[in-house]
Amino acid sequence: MAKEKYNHQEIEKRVQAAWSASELHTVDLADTEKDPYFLLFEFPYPSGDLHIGHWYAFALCDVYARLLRQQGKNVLFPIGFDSFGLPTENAAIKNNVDPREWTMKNIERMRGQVRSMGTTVDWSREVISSEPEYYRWTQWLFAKLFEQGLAERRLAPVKWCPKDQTVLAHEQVLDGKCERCGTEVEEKHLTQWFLKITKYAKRLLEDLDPLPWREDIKDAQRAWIGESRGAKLNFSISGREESIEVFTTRPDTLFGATYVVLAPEHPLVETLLDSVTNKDAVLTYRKQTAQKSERERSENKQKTGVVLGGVMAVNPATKEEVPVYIADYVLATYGTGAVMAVPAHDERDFEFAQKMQLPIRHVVMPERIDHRNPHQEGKELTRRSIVIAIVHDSRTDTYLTLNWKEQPWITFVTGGVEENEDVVEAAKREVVEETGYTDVAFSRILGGPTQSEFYAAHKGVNRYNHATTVLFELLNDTQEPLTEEENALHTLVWRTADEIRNDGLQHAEMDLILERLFKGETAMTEDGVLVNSGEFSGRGNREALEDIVAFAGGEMVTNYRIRDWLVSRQRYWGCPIPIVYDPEGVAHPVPPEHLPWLLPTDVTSGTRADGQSPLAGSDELRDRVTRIFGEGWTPEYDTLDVFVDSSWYFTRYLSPNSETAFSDPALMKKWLPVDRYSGGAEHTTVHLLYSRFFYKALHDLALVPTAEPYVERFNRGLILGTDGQKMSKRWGNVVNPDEMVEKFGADAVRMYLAFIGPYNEPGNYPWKLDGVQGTRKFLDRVYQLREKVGEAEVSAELARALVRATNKVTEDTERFKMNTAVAALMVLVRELEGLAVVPRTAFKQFLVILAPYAPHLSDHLWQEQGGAGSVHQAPWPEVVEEVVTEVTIGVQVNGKKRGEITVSPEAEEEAAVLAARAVPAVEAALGNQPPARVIYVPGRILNLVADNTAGGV
RNA sequence: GCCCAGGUGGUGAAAUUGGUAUACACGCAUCCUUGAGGUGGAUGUGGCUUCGGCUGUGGAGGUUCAAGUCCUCUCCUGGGCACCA
Repeated sequence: MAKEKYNHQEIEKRVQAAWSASELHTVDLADTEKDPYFLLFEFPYPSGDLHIGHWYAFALCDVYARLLRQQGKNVLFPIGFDSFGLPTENAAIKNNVDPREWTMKNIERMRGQVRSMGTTVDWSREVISSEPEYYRWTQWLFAKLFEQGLAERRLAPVKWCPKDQTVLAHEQVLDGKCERCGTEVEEKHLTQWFLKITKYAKRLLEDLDPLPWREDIKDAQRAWIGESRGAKLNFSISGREESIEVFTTRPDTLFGATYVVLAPEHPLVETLLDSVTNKDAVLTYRKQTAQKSERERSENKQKTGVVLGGVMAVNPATKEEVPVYIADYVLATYGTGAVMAVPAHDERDFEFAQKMQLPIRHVVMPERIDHRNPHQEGKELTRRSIVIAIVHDSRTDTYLTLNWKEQPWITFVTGGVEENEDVVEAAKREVVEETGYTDVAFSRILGGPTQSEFYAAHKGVNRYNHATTVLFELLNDTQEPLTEEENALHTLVWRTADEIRNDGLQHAEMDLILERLFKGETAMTEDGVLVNSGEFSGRGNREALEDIVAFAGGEMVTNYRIRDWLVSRQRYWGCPIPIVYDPEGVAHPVPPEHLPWLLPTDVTSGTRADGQSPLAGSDELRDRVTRIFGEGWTPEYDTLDVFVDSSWYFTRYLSPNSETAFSDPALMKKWLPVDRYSGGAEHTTVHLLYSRFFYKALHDLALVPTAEPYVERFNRGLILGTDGQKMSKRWGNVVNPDEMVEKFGADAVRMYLAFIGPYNEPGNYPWKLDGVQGTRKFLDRVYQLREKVGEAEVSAELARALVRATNKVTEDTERFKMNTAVAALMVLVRELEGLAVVPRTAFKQFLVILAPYAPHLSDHLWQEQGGAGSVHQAPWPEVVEEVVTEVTIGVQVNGKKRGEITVSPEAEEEAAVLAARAVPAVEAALGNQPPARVIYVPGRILNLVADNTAGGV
């Protein structure tokens, strides 16, 4: 027989009406009795439709807000709309309506949807960023930053989206394409407004450390800011006044710098042109790079470049003259726009050097320790330059190796390098001496020298070998007879590549040899011991780094990857930049008495052929400027990036209607920083970083009380379509929350979202219709319980179950692990269902902890059970320790579970063992012998260790 | 390439932080209920099994009385950054 289901539509509508009539969720910010708690979610963009992601964010925050209120906190839980922006403008053009009308219509619709969720946001504090009473303060704050020198207008290379007809911030370009529309961006030189976030790079980085955020979120910001410690070094230019300043993180490799590269846009290129001998080639290359888009430049990672003929720079360490190149792999916007190139120890320089056939000088030796023959205490320490000679026979594709007779070794041909002897000569001499093969041809040197550390048993000394590996090709089998001594030492074995890899050759640096032999040459970026580095040779490269900088007359500096924030946009639907220009073209902020600096209404959305903002066509704006400031004054036509609007919105929630301040200082002092900020992962490096910067800048102006805006940050996971794909109209897998609410009720939908998985984890959760049905089924069971409710005593067991559930729900909700909180509620319901009569007090206690999750149904049932007021005003029960009288623990024998016993948590070991041995399976596993050892953790585990010698296995 | 996060049943996921692996739910199977369904309920549900057990948290080692959890190596997936010197 079908059980009775509750009528969610009727109940939810009625309960919601009661909530809004009683203004249950309007917060009194001035209250002094309760603890304030500021719970924030990212204010939505008024696209016109609330999607399931909004539901996920709003509903779960609402669960927490309700819990906090029941716990007696004064909770600020506001909502607003991030309503400027391009999609609205485009939609307005498409539908031929005013963007403001479009926006307000969408907001109205979304308000209704948010209400249908039963969300307890405080509507009296709603902010709309496109309304003049809001953007007036965006402008006021911008002017403040301008006065501080933090907003600056300058000519700069910028990213331009030809489709959206506007410039983009660095952050809005992904893979060379416009983040919004996917069009390939162009590069333009334009005079634009920037906010100087780079000034705050260090603080944005340092202040991240103590924040209790997830490490991956912090890491993403750290990577975005991109700090790197290095040095500025000066390379003077032979015969000229100027010098080239380079930035490098590897000044330790300075002695290996064999050329210098400037970015093609580097201003010095212009200056040097008069002494350049290949002017045409240089100019052509510069032109080519200028035409290439950023994308083309980064897509084609083949190195290109041109030498500045006749220009030589001087390596400050070696005093050697080195050539100077321009190449587009060096970025004008990072560091000094110039690098010293060390092909031996930098991959990009290596590639370029290969292409240009430039010399490679190795200055750092990687170190390897032979652990089979470690240095021995008290033995003499010797250093030796050696060669490792590898002879390859192409006819059989084998390599010549030596099997040692007196030692269990296999090696290549090796030997010392004599005074004044070339390594190749030395290697060839050793091949003849040790193997007799005379006709070998030099093939190549395998990378730079390596240092190996081992005990040379045959000589009785500790060794550091500085080895250079030389590869030869065997020409023919001509072989001289070997001396007696040589014959006594080893036998010759030709080994295949696989054998070389697997036979355990003795060389400590074997990994490097194999890599260089079979995979080819690469730059050696490991740390190690300096060579060819003058007085620094022999020291560790890291340890000597700062000394080398001092020696070369450079200085240590820190560089950041982050760029200044470009905030100018050439579109209509944004906050007008509150700047006017005097007849000389000097920028002035619009004085506060003229704010809001209204968006003109005589022009509308759209683009202009000249790429200027639509505002450039406004007579009203021009007349306004003339009227207020005088003849010859002109307006700024650009509008602000919407991320400026959203950088401070949360402060406005405190005094959304204030006409005297962007936010009330006393209230800010009380309510900021935000206690918990929930949002999407996509905002980690953009909105979150921008708003931290903005807030810090305001803090420096003493406009906000703290240095950081958000105490906690929670990034929610993503809700996928039923097919496991990202929800998108393209896949036709978009879940319409309104339909779900109509069919299953708001309580079932929010409960399902809570149950789907942990909220603050980077997970993706497919939306399952069956899952919503599951939570609905649970709520129907809750509803059916009312038939069993009666007057009865609460048993000790039931009391314990209530405590257990309460503790779990409390703790897990606080941590946003709503999935396990819901599971605890389900377990409790199962226990209640098992009772013949559900005591009314127990049922009401259950409703109190169910309330945040199923606010409508629980409130309905609460009132039905004669509860006072709303269940959402019922105090949340304290977390108390559960009284446990007996506990079932596992019994292991030798670590394997063999049974379980139920004992008091304080049971003595003796009693526990006695109980355990009464279990047949346990006693059998023990072989009827008393355990040799007992590990007993009361209330947790009993592990009996059988005597292996007696028990026998 | 570098930096994170994560691999547990058919699925979403739990696991008191070293102590009974798979809570809770979905799905599935069998049975009951209803005239039938996208109804309601009961039971079962990691794998293998000679029904005694054995085995099992991506893989291989290790530490420990005891490992999903700690250590070493390795494979795979997702995310971020990427010619940043």
